[in-house]
Amino acid sequence: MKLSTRAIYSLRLMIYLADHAGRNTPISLKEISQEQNLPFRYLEQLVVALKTAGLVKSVQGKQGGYILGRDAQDIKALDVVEASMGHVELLKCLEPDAPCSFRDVCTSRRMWGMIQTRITDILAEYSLKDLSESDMKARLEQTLLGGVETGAAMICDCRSESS
Amino acid sequence: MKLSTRAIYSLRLMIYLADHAGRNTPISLKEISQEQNLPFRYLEQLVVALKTAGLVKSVQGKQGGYILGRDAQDIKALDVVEASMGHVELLKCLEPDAPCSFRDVCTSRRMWGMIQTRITDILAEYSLKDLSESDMKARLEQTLLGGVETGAAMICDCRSESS
DNA sequence: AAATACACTACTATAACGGTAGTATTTCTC
DNA sequence: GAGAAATACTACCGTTATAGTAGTGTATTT
Repeated sequence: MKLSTRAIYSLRLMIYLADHAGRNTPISLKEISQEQNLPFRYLEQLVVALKTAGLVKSVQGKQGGYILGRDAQDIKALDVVEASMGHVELLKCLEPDAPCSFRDVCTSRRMWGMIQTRITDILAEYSLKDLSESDMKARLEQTLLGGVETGAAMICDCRSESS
Repeated sequence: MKLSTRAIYSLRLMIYLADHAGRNTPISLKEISQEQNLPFRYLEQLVVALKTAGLVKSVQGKQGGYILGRDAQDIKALDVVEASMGHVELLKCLEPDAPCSFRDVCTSRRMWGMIQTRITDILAEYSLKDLSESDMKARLEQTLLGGVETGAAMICDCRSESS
């Protein structure tokens, strides 16, 4: 049970945008792919879904790039995950209008429903602002302690598979 | 983000065994596949993992079949899911010895960690006994209300994909 | 005009999913 | 001992998703 890189990369892309929103200038995928060490050509595809969902706006041409579609605090991790992966729906019968006649009595279904609810709840708790700002703070602390060089990407480099 | 049928079917298989453990006789896959409307040849494969994990014991030959490896209350949904799908590990860097240098500061990682923990927590809360007994009770009530015919499978027939 | 960046479409290799199928072996029953 | 019924083991297979790569076109700035 692994998460797809689509969701991970998309989230990293969005957090990067949030992190550098202060520049008030479009940020190119080239920059993101270099700084975050992600495949440029792949990001190009992933960002389409984010744009469709209104999570980013694009600026074409030279000096173009992407900016957040709305304030970082108004974009939740859940928005990004759902835009990139589709709705979090573990089972068919967890959909609102599932035709199963045991919907309301099936204990397994209730169990999976609880799990699904918890997943979406937590994802909805974290905004891009939370994710970028608290990383920012942690980075500062760790820098003061001499742990990690400043400016390094604070998002995990870990993929979902190849270490 | 859909769950695999492996996990769903395996859980239904195990709940069926728990449900009929009172018979004190091995239960064949043929019976389970018929009663639960699951592909026999597929169950044959799934049960291998369950047996390897010690969740079921097999009895060969005529009148053979499978029985629970231990008491229903001592087998958690988590056991079944992990036996059939492997460990619930959303990200590489959530593994205990991940080499990521940002392990402890990465907020995304903490967020996914919380989600993963909640998943395993809930799965660990439910034993086969819980899953089968409460369904039993619900079935009884619904039968009294004239809702569903007795003896019908109480586990959702819903697959993870084709409705 | 050139450079830069998004936009769109197509292609591809690999793996996982969700099975089906054949055959061998064990064991019970008659 | 001959079936019948069951697990055991192995191989195969079509479809889909994943994780990209690649080519080309278009908009915009300098």
